[in-house]
Amino acid sequence: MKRYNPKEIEPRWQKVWHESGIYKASEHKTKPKKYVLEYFPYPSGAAMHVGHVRNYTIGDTISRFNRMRGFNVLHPMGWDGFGLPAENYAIKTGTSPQKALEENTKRFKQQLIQMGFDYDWEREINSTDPAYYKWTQWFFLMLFKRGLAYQKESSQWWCPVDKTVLANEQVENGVCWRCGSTVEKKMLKQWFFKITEYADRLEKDLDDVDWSPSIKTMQRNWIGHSKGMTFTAPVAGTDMQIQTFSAHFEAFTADTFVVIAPDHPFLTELVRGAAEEKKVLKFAKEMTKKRDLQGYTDEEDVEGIFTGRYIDDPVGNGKLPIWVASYALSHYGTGIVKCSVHDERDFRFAKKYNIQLKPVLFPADKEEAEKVRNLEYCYSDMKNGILMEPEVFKGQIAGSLREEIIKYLEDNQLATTHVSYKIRDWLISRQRYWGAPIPIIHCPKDGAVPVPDGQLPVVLPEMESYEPSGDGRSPLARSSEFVNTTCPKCGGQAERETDTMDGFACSSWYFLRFADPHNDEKAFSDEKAKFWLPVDDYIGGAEHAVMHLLYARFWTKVMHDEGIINFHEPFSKLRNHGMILAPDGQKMSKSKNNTIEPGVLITQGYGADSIRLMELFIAPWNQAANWSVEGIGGTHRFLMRVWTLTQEFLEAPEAGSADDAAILRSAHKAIKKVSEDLQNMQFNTAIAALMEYTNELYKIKADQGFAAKIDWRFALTTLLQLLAPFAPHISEELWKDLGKEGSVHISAWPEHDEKYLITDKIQIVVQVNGKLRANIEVPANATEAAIVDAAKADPKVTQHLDKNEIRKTIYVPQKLINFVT
RNA sequence: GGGCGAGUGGCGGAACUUGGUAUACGCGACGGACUUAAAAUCCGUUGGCUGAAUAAGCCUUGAGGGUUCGAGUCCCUCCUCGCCCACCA
Repeated sequence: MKRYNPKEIEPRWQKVWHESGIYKASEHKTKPKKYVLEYFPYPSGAAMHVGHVRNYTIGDTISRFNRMRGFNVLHPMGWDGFGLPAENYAIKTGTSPQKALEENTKRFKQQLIQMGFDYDWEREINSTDPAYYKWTQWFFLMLFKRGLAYQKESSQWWCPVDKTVLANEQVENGVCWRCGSTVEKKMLKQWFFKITEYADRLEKDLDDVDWSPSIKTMQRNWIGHSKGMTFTAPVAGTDMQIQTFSAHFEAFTADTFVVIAPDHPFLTELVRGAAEEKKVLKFAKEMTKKRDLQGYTDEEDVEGIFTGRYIDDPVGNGKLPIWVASYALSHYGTGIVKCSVHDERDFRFAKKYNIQLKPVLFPADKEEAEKVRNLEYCYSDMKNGILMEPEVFKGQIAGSLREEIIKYLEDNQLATTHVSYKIRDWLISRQRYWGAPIPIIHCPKDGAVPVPDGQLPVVLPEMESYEPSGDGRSPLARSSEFVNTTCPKCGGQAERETDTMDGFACSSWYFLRFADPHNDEKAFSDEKAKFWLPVDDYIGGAEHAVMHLLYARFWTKVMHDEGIINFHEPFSKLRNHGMILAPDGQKMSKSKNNTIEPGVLITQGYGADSIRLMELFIAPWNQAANWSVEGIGGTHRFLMRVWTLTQEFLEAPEAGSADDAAILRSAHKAIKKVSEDLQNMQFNTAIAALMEYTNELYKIKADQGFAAKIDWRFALTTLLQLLAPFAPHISEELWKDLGKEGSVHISAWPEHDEKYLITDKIQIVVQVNGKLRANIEVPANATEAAIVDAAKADPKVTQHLDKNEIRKTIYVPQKLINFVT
């Protein structure tokens, strides 16, 4: 008998698939399209481990299932090659990032092929290829021309080790996300994308996409919509005005002081000429620095200083002192807040500096209200608290008045509504070599001038050393050949921008390039983008829940506004997979030396098919799981059973072709269950159903051998088709052994027929008082009365009914009887 | 502090959409066949307690209560764990 040898069959079929091109996607319109995508990986120096592989296995299974179901599937793969690790490696070893990446990419690709994934490799892209980043640069200029890319001098996170600026999001608890060193602040001129202009749409359009709730929540939190009121007030004794913002404004007459953030740009002007000017500015500067370095950790330690200025309260509380406070945030709202006793932090601050307070909001309980009146604690319940001021709302519950209070404030011209977002503009400048150069020329006369389309791409020059200059500019600044150029506008001497773009810029449109990867006239043709996009199934890790997904959505909306695409959300359906952890429950990493590589398992003889099954069978795919070293033996054993059964069938003598109800029933049951589970992405139970089906076939074989040859042939080809999306190699090999023409992967997905599932006898569960007492078998067409009689006659039931009278009989058709005594 | 999610055998998990046989499927363990032996493979058994029993009974889905003929599933209270966001007024 032919033996199951994955080492031999898997590479053989991979070659056949590649040569026959069965996974090639084309724009033919005879079938509905389906675009399945996993995030394109960064080809790191370390090998891919089983944790990475899970994501691709999920995408591949979805892709294959849809192809067999009659969809025209696009399932592409590419490389997100820009980024710090390649550059750091280049600095360390002196090899160019281009070269290191080329090797890594080759290895990654080989690993993916080895797993039997059905990528259309003719669409392979690489974000570091000038033919690709030419269009990343083109999009930068599109944003620039639309006023969405701008330069600003600003205080930015600076990593002293990587010698580069970091985005807000790349600072985690005060340390660099890559190297873990403590970050500092540094003033630099930077390029930004104005994502804040799209904040409302980025939030609202989340309603239109089918994403997991947790990711939507994360995006909403990041965007941070809050509706509040802006009060405008004159600064007493000056001709200045300030605007304060508050999202909890219900008790607006309680405000007795104002706080401004220490790093607020208006502060210098505010205190100019005031007696406290020098002292205040010194304090603010120190506080800003301290806050930058420490982060907002110490809740108890609020600090502040009086600015010497007052506002005339627009709601009539007289002169309110303005304080600089350590807890005030310059980027939220207007950066200035009117404060009252009804906020925890304001309360603590006022207590510390003996600022006057005035409660207007009280709990219903009289005793508690008295405590609030005596400033014994901070009462901040804007929902249930009872307002005592102003007169119109006296005695009413604050939470129910929100809309009325807004109307009141607006009608009396005391304040205007204002929506504030937490999200800040996207800093895309990188003072790094290994990124797409920002296509701008700085001219002493004309300022920042876009590189003309005809001169794109601005190609990264080969360099001898990749060390950052350390002065805030990228290594590109050292290449005079690169820097010195002429102004496209006036033709005079000019210098190129030396910053490169954040890698997230490259990944903000790659899913569009897959629709038309070799176009050198355009980023993509309108028709092809229209044909394939948006992505129907996007599978990714939670690590992309905020940054990548938000940026890609932003670019998509800009392109939509520019009129080059006809949709405004890039990913219709998005699900995030759970992580595979090492058997010890820790994250797999090279440094912990606990990674498990598929290549090693393949060498051990398991085969890609067993690994793929294990990736999905181990747990629901969107749930984290520890890799099980023994577990893979189970999926391997299952495949062996499929193999052996098929080979035994082939060796069995040709015999009669009796119609076998048991075989057909098992087969159609399996078709139904596996199809449903695949549509619901319940891979683990789909695999369980395949195992169950195989076990049933083994039992039938033990009972009667392969007598019903025609039905057996149907049962086995069905099994292989159902198995094909999960274990593509073995199913293809056995498909051929069974004499089928063509590839199992482009065969039509089987459909079940209910008529084979109907049996002439059914099982009825009999309960007495809700407890299971018997299991009876009755003809499928038995009447309720007959079933009740049969149930009553069962000795186990009689025993429990005892002499008690049956008060009630509950009958669930075809299923259950419950006697209540 | 805010948000999201989860607690089921020795372990990963199933049943949750629609309240109706809890523990599918796999791992591990135990017993057997094959073998000089081991591995591999095949066949059994495997939630707990009482019991000689593959007789019978009782108990069991984090804890407690409720609704119901019937609750892992619905409702309330509480406990534990995980993830994300957090001086965002």
